[in-house]
Amino acid sequence: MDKDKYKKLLNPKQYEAVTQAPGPLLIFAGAGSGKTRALTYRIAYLIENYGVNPRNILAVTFTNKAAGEMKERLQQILETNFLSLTVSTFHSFGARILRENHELVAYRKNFSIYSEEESNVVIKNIIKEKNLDSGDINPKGVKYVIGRAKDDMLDIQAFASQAQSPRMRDIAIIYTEYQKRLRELNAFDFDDLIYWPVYIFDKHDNVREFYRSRYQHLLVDEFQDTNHSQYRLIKHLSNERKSVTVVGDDDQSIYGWRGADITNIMNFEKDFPNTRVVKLEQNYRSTQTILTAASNVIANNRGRKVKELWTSLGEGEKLRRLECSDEESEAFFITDHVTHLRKEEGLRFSDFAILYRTNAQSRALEEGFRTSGIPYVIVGGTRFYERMEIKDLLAYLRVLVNPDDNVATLRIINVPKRGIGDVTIERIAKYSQLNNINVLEGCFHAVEDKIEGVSSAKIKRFIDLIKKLEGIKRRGEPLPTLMEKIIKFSKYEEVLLQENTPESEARLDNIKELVAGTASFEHRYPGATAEQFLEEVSLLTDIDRWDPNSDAITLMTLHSAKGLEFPVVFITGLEEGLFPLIRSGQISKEELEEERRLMYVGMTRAKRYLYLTNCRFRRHYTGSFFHQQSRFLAEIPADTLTESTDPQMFIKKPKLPPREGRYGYEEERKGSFAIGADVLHQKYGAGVVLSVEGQGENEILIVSFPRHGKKRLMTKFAKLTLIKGKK
DNA sequence: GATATGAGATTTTTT
DNA sequence: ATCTCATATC
Repeated sequence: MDKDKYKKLLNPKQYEAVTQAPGPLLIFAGAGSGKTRALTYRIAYLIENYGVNPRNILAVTFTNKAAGEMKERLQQILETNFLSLTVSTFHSFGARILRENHELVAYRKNFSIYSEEESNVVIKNIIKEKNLDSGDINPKGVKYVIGRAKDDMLDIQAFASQAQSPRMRDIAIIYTEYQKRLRELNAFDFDDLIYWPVYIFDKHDNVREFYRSRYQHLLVDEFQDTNHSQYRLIKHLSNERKSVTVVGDDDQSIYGWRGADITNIMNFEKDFPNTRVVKLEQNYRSTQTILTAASNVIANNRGRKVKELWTSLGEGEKLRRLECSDEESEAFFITDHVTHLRKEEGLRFSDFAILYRTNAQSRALEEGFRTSGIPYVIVGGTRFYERMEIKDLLAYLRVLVNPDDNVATLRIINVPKRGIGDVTIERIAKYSQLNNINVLEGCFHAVEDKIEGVSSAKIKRFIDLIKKLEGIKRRGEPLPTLMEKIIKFSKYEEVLLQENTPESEARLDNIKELVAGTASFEHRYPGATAEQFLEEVSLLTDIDRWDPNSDAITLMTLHSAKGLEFPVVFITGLEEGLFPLIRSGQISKEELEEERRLMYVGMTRAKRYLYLTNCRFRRHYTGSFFHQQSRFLAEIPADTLTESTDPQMFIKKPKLPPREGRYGYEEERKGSFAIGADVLHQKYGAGVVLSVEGQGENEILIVSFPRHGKKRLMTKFAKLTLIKGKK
């Protein structure tokens, strides 16, 4: 492949980025500017023009999907073998370093990787045992603080010494114990997968040098999302040559809450002198109208690197705006437009994405799609590998792989029920802790009648099961076979079959899917072990499980949508308080800017049509029901917007009788009528209050009258009398 | 030891 | 509104 080929395949800026000599390179890649393309061709160029050996290249991404796409593209463009090239996510790369160097942090090779849920179990136990259960200490909050500490590479001493408040001192105690327990359990949490490799590189020059000479050329995707520890990892690996290519977009930094440090991208040039900077500003995705609208929104943020996205794709259609009365009409509006647009434009269901700020919003939308018979898939929410039956069965696998994993052992010791009660389990756990053995060994002791008050018969059944399964694993049976035997011998399937409810049916389906999952894994990696499978599923993201080819509409959070594109995008729930999300009545400038970047990310997912919806009224388990429009809507230039359709026709007819007395309907709105109240008007007669706009003097009621349809009435003039319902 | 019942929290985004 | 967890009861 010669230089001309690159010139033909890339635009001038991309070409400039791709053909830089090895050395620090920072690519500001605006949304849709061909970032993956630039990265993959850069790799190809390093190999073909600088004779770089593929095994000396490491490319890091955040999701398996991104890594997979890069590998696929490389396979297409590279003539040389690329198999020795490493394309990995940060976390799986970290896991690999730890598998290869586990003894340096006093772990064993067969360690488990704990999800948030499992980490929380450990923390919860610590809180209970140490009696730290006060008002401001809860497992999730503690886990969050510890996680951020690990992102910042704070060890337990450093953390404790800077703990000022009583709460932080308590957390320091928990942090210390948590790390100790994780080691006993032979388990890492997600943050450890970066923390410990950096620790190893800090302490062991020889190990660091080994990886440095192995990975002489680094490429990092989504650099704006890296946290401090990830940045340290990159810096550790970069040698004198500093062949580090980072690609990112400060405007798309949306993981600050997870420790992502936007200053990493801002300070890169300082940390790596002589960095070449290239900006990719030509967008190949969206219409000019969409780009103009998005640029105007993001322009409200301060301290960003200025970029000017442009496209040659033409003006396109205006953005379509719709204010809905509530979530139901929002869902209805969307389904209606999907149906219509699909017909008119010959689009597939998979061309549509519905985006929202919080997962909880998917419910109402889902309901709408179900009733209108539109196929849909939800990314995220309750994830497959987090479903109870899947977690149970994976726990069996984990016990077989890592017998020290007490969290897994305790999860399955009585699942399915084999008559081992809480008291017995508690006694075994206590005994094991006192004798410094894992719970599984504790069970062996129980069988030998060594534990007081524990009858051995039922424990023996459990132990026999584990022994049998261990035997199967040791024989080296293929992974799918092992999984099937677990399901069979544990009687997990049998119990569900007996249950025979729609619920159990669904669980059986999931179990089948799990077996199919192991089979496909085995197919991809012949001879795959349970260890490898567990690692893969532990590090899978929501988006990794998403199949973009199935013909269904995709529902997902704005966060999940990053990196994707769709011909038609709906951004829903554009309400002040929900998006931007404001939790405690207050939002800091930094938080608001991150919300705005999220809006920018959402808008720039759209190729041709961008719909923006908000609800005036939204139900929530707490209470704030009436919402103003999101401030982001006001930041979109009026001439890029159009009111798409008369919203009235999408508003559902009110249900009669009004849902009086139902939870949450009686909002304290002084002087007005409750939604659903029956009222009497002098001219129009009896009607139902649909919604309320404005407040006090300017309050307007939307009332539906059987003969006269919907009317907007100012409360202060309308002289309405209450018939039924509440004020 | 298993099940039924009620209190209580929950929902921001995720590797 | 729904799920989880603790306590009461069989």
